[in-house]
Amino acid sequence: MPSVTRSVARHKGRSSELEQRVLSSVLRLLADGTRYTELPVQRILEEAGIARSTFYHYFPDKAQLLIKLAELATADIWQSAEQWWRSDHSDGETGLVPVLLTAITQVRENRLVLRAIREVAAYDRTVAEYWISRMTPYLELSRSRLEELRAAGKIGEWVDPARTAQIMAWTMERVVGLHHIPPEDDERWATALARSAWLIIYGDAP
Amino acid sequence: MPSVTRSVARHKGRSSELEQRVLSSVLRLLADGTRYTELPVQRILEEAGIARSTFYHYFPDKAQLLIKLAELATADIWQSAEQWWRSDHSDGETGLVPVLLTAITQVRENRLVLRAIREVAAYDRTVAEYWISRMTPYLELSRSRLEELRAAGKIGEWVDPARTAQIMAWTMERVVGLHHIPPEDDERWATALARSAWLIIYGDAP
DNA sequence: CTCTTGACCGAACACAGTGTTCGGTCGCAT
DNA sequence: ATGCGACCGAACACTGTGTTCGGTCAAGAG
Repeated sequence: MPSVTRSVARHKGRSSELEQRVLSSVLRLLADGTRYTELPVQRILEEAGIARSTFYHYFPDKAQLLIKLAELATADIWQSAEQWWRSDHSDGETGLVPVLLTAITQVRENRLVLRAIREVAAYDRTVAEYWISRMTPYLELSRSRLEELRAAGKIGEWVDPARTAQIMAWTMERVVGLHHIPPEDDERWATALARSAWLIIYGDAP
Repeated sequence: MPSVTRSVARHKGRSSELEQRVLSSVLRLLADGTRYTELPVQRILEEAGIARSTFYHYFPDKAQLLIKLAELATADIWQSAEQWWRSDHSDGETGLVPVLLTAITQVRENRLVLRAIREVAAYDRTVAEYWISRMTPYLELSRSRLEELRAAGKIGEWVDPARTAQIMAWTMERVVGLHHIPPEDDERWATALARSAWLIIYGDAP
């Protein structure tokens, strides 16, 4: 007997049906290129068919709604890059191309939310802080790997691990997030980015 | 008789003294890390010591004020960046590195405005359009120089001029736009950026 | 069947920010 | 002395955010 126990979902299950409705409404509204900033709460309410007070019962404010959205969209976005950092890089620059290709594809899949989070992070301190904290584990990983590589003499001593890790990460964030990279150019971009990343790390290796 | 003809500057000279006062007031207000978005016109008025109506007489809106600011800041940047791209890349690293460092210094000196323009361009279509149009000629210059260098065999044949130009430009834009870079680390950042830029161009030169 | 509870509604409100309007002041040139 | 243009300053319209609070409705408990 499938004990579905339907009505138990009354605001208990970690994410009520109504909350879900709001999230997908926002996605729908962002789809036509509307900026998150220029999207009034009122529009979201209409689209989701809920009352203002209900909205603010579920989300403390508009920013938190966006963060919730980002949390879901970026769950495994760094995975393939992290894996590369942990590897021994024996396949050289070539090994980086598929990593970048994956990143480009994944960013495209979540482009609406990523665009919005980057947009709001640019001026809202709360969202900015969230976004950086989301980025930090990745930054930490690449920094520590650069330090190891440097200690092992595998890369040039002029590499500044902390700064270099950030330059690389934010470059990818910026460039991969460029609006309107036509899919047919993915390969070229992945190659160009892989080359840049590789040279920033190994370009002046002994 | 020194015919100073003072009052001729009465709103005729391309940039009245008062307009200048507004511009520098904004810079002063941005200096402590305040986002342009969270800077009320009221604060600008107080800082510049002018009336609201006067402000709107000089600037159609807050966005145009920012654009004006960016116009001036980027003029300096483009100049030193162009100097970098046009300088003779044949006599090796010694003559070139100082020029690169100068260009990066120029970018960093204008970081307040760059941050602001980047911030607002993220959500305001007018500013976004301006920013892209401002960036395009520069991207074009970089691209064509990379092409020449490649044709002349001075840089690696794996360089993709169009994409590499963009990667370099957006990297600078992104990294300079980061908030919370402790001032005491400035030097390290400049060095790390210069190294990255250099390697992206010359890292795999023949 | 009545009573309670909690999810949701909806209208009003306080507040902050942008850009407009318009009458008024002041200095300067004719 | 008069007119003009730069500037002031207060009021206003408008848009958007987040809060408040009384009210509806359905479901479950006694």
